[in-house]
Amino acid sequence: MNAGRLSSDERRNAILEGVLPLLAREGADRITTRQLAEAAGVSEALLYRHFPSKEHLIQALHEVCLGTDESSHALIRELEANTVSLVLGLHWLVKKTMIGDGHQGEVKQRAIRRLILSSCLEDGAFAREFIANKTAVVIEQLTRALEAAIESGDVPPMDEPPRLRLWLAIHGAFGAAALSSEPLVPPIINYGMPYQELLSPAVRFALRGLGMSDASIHRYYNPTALQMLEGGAP
Amino acid sequence: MNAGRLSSDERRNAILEGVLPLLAREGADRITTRQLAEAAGVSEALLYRHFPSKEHLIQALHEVCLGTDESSHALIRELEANTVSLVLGLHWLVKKTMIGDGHQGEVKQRAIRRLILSSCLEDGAFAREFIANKTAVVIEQLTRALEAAIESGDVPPMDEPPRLRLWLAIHGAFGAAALSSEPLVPPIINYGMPYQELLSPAVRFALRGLGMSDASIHRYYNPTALQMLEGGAP
DNA sequence: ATTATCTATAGATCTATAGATAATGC
DNA sequence: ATTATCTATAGATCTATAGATAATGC
Repeated sequence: MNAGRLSSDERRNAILEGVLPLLAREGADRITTRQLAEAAGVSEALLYRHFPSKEHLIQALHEVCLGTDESSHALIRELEANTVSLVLGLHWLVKKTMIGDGHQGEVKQRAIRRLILSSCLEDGAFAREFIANKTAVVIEQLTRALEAAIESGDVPPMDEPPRLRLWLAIHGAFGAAALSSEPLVPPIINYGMPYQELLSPAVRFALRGLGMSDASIHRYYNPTALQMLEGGAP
Repeated sequence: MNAGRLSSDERRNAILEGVLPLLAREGADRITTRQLAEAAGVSEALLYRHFPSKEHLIQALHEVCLGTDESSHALIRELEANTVSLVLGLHWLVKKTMIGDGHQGEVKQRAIRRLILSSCLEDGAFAREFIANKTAVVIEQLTRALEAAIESGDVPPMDEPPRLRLWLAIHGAFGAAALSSEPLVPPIINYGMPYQELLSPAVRFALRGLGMSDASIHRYYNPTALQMLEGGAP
């Protein structure tokens, strides 16, 4: 277990990167400093040169997971307030919540999903911060779009305010992710189809929940086209 | 720390009962045998007389949480297959998922929610069993009711099969519970209203997601009446 | 006599640090 | 000379057990 010699900064980053996969598949509590050291390919002592305590190291990982991700968010922030944007943005957010968006590392996204869930079982700090910094921004954007859709007549007005409807929409995606995004065998719920294929039914369900008619959904929502737009040629 | 003397069976049950609140607010991993003993009001050694290991004790708690709850389930099982039952049953299931049904102890229900969530982060065993034994049974019943509602014209047919629509409906409730059923301060998401008041908007959202028109929802879904039916006079 | 319970402690493991060693850059 | 890294280990804590003590029921 000799790791070669790196500069302080390089090593710090190498540790965080090397350790992230561990966090993606194990709760912070279960992880031992021994495992962390092994995953990072260094001695336990060296971890403590770079982080004052295990807790600080985990906190640094949290910050990695809260860190930038602007590329895809930027796209969303530029959406105009209309029905097309609503559908596009909701698809994007549901996909990101259920599966991930493919723009950042797979490992990082799995770590994020774990952290949000386990945070909900503890003090909620990570979930609160992630949702405030990332999700809520998109929800605001989509609220604008939903309001426009209501104005234009594509979605009827209702008792529930638009913002609340959007939170409810995203709860579905979050619930699906909590129950099934970890690759458990056998899966917790048998949907009669692979988890990935749940995406477009889930989006349609959410659009109906928002109040959109089936006819409008049919007109505005084309998952296949969206997938191609994202560059995912099959 | 002297607990008086009970028969073996009584003590075993007393331990399980005394320890449940701990499980309801702390993950099994974080709980130590010392804490378990303290919560049960006995010595650590005595725990090991009744359970071969900490893991066995936790497993016994799981079984307590998976245990009977027939009173309210029986009600659901007798529902006929029609639109009224669909609405009633969905309200019941969403409420039970988001808040609990008040028929079993508050503590037990909080423990169950925790166990399902943390199970999703581990091997999924508890979640799988709970959902198979409890939730899936109700989903089947509701699937029958949704099929009838489609037949009767209250809900249009769609690409998504009825059973899948119902799973998607329940995901929303589960996501809400995961994010907000623990009384975290400040809450993870600010809905602009207390969590409890989310119930009827969430049910209406789910009904729309199933495909029910707003007019039908207005006709069939009356949360206030349901609340009174459940005996919850304010 | 049997069974419930406790005190005390062994043994394992986990976090964290002290002190030695090796590589780098001036 | 400074900085990165390791080995070895202290100290705390956690699970589990051995052995002693006290209450119960025949």
